[in-house]
Amino acid sequence: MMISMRSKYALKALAFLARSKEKETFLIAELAEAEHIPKKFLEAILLTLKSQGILASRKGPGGGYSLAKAPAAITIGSIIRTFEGDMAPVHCLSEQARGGECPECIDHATCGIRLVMTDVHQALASVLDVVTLAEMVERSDFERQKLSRQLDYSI
Amino acid sequence: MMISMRSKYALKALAFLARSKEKETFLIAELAEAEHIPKKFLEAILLTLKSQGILASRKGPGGGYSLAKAPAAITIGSIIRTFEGDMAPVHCLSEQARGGECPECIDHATCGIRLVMTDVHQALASVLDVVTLAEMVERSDFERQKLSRQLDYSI
DNA sequence: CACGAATCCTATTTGTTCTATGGATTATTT
DNA sequence: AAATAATCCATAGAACAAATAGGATTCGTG
Repeated sequence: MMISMRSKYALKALAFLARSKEKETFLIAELAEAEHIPKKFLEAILLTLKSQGILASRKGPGGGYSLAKAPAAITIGSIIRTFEGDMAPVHCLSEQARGGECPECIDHATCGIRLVMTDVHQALASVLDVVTLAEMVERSDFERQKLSRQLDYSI
Repeated sequence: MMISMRSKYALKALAFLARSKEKETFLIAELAEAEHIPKKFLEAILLTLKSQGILASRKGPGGGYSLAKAPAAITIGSIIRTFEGDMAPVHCLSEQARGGECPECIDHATCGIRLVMTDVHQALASVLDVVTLAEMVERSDFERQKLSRQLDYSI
């Protein structure tokens, strides 16, 4: 149930963009270096995020990538779905299989696995579709502040 | 985030055993045929479940597999963990990495991804560690009854 | 003890996905 | 035109998933 490196790198790059107040637009190379992501790999990831309307880009000198929406309007779920597909634990709950069954399913209507996995799917979505990129960055900042306070006390 | 065929097959076979009142012990071949699972593949799966203390087996004539505990004492989470590992969405939340970091992590303490994924992990566990094999079968039976009632009305 | 029933074990195959890279192309600014 | 930067295309290598093959081991029974 691990998320892929793609998703992680996407989250890192997007968080970096959301955190940056000074500048709006960054080069692939800048993002790659800042977050320690293989540049060529990140390139493909950013392109995918653009195709999903999460990022915007401009070519040529002065170009680069920037967020297409406010961080508060980007859910973590929408980012992860971009790379992991809908997060259905079983095929029959996937949107691609519109109301369809798992290939190996014997009795779709009474399948206990489907019934339980529906709850799992719901639990996942209830976190990922609610938390936004903005909140993720806020929580990170909050931890940072906590740490620096602890450092102050210890001095 | 899909579970593997292994996990699905395991759930199917275990549900079959939990549902069976007449008999306690079944041959691999019986389980394989009943649930449409490749026999050799199922063989390996059942062996793994045995190593986790979920199944018991006896060799030789009259042998076969049976549940090692009551269905109400087997959580769906324990079954899935057998094949998917702990269900940590990121490496740093896995038990193998005891308090460790993701290999690519820059600042573990303030990592926003980790903070959000902790919630995800929690949400997953809150379903899978609570629902048991017995409950899964009950829910399936309940759906079956609903359907047969609908059939009665329509006649 | 010998035989057959059944699980147990090791290895291999096959296909797919994940991670990553290289090289050529297109758009934009100066 | 020249430089800059994203874009597109192709593919290699590793890891993993699903399934299969073949034999080894254990157990009950005649």
